Amino acid sequence: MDDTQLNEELIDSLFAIRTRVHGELKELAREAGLTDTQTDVLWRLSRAEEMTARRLSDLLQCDASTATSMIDRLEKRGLVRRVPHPTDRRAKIIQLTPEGCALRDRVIEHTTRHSPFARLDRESRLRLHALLREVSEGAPTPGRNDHDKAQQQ
Amino acid sequence: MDDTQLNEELIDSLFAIRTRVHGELKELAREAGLTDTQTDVLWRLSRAEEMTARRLSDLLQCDASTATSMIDRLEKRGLVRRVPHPTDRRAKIIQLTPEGCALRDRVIEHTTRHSPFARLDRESRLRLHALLREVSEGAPTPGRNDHDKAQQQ
DNA sequence: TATTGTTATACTCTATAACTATA
DNA sequence: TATAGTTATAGAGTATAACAATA
Repeated sequence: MDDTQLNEELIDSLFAIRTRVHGELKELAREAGLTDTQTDVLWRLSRAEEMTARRLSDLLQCDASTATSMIDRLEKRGLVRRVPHPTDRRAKIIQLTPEGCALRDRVIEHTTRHSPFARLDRESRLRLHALLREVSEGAPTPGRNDHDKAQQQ
Repeated sequence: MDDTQLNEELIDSLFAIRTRVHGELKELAREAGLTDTQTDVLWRLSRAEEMTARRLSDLLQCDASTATSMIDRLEKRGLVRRVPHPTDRRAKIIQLTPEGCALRDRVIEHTTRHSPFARLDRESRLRLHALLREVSEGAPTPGRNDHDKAQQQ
């Protein structure tokens, strides 16, 4: 197999995994009456102590205004609230409400029971995750730096 | 590590992979002035002889009306055209125009040159390829069944 | 009756540009 | 000056429901 052919197959694979993960998350979210993006937000809020809108848009790799829109919609549904940042008066902490927490728990519960990915062995998942990270960060060696930290959570 | 923790890691991985793959494809598409979804459509059109709207929505796991919208936009930009199906007068074949083909070629060319794939050695690329295939096909173990088939293309 | 595709509608996701308030 | 966040706007992606034409 030559290089061009290999690159074409990798594009194929990327689109395939895109569809697959999208479908997986869509189904995960549907059970909770959310979109996959909203579930993503909920999830990240539940994994961080102090999540600002800025940090959220960094994690989601989207524009700040997009984060505002998403938070607006979730707030309108009573799943999150904005509270003032203790030291920086420009910033706001985005918090899950009790309803938001309940929905987050439901997502976990549903995943535990029904996700086809849950049947994948742990080694494969972690290996894939690591490889994708390696590829998108362009650093196959394990040297950690500030940029890496920013890219992670 | 207990079960709940393992499933939470699964969700983490899913969202992380989603973000990475989305980012990769967005960048891939940007160079051609397209969205990642449009690039996906272009790509699949170039890989199939007879692509109907129905088949496209199956591959992309979206509603038929969504496929219509996407085809509309691409047609408006002169990248695809609708031609009548030779035997089924309900169906339409979606074809790449010469401009569409040119853009498709540009995506390949750009990927070959600038994609993070290029920074990986051949061994890593093959490993990534295999893993993506494995995951996108949904089962690390060789047991194939109807549900697996339905989940694929 | 079932399937292919479209239209109308409504919502979510998304970025750009211009803006306010604060650091 | 730089950063956190919002608003206005516009376009893309998405599904649902109702529909026409054809199988």
